[in-house]
Amino acid sequence: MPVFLDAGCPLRDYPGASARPRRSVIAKPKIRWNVSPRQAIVLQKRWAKRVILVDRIGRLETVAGADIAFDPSTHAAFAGVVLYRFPELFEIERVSVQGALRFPYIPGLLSFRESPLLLAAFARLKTAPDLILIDGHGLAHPRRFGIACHIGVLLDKPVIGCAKSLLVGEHRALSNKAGAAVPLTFRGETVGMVLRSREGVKPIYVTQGHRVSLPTTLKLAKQCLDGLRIPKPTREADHYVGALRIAYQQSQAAQ
DNA sequence: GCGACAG
DNA sequence: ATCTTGTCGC
Repeated sequence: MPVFLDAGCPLRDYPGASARPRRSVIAKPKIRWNVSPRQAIVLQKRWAKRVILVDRIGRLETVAGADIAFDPSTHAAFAGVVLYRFPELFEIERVSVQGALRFPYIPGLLSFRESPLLLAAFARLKTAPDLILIDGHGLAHPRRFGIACHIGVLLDKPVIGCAKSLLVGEHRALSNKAGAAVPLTFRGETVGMVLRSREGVKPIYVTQGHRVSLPTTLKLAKQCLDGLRIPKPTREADHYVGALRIAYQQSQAAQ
């Protein structure tokens, strides 16, 4: 019978993981995701200690953006990953997977809803990303373990969270000029940066996920911008899964 | 108890 | 996340 570890357990800790043949570059962690919200909170507190907040990046030649689209009418969800050459941001490949979201959306527990499908998509990549951008928060989280931290710990990869709105924390006003940034603080600690990614737009929130320092988080997030509000990797991943959702919707309506 | 609350 | 058109501005 299969052996499951707690959600949040890194693949390398799975019994026999090293002896197991790896089918993909980014093997999908064997995780039991069907936990209760209360259990999920306990797991977040436990696994938050695994997060590495200093730069452990190594070679940085590829960056991936990941996102999910959900269709309320059909229950279908699509996870997509778009991989780019870094820093040129030329696309290398894109992969996706369709599936169901089996955990409700609860602020603070987003990763328990979206991670399973996201990891399934990552497992389809032919080339391993050196850096990952996730649509959501990392350290700027009630228990300092947002989805960017969770994905980072599970895949043991450098991850940055790029969120479009605030979950926790406060910050000073920031200039309307592109590139302006101020610290995001929560309970007296800096948990990210608020970045005006483009002049005059709502800022985005860039936070440490895993194996990246705060200064590097800001620097790399900026390097993934190409003139629009949302960094190219996550923006394209969002468009990608959005198009898949529409196509699926139409294929269903035709039957 | 009240309000806040990623996607 | 998704529901939704036009419209103001660079």
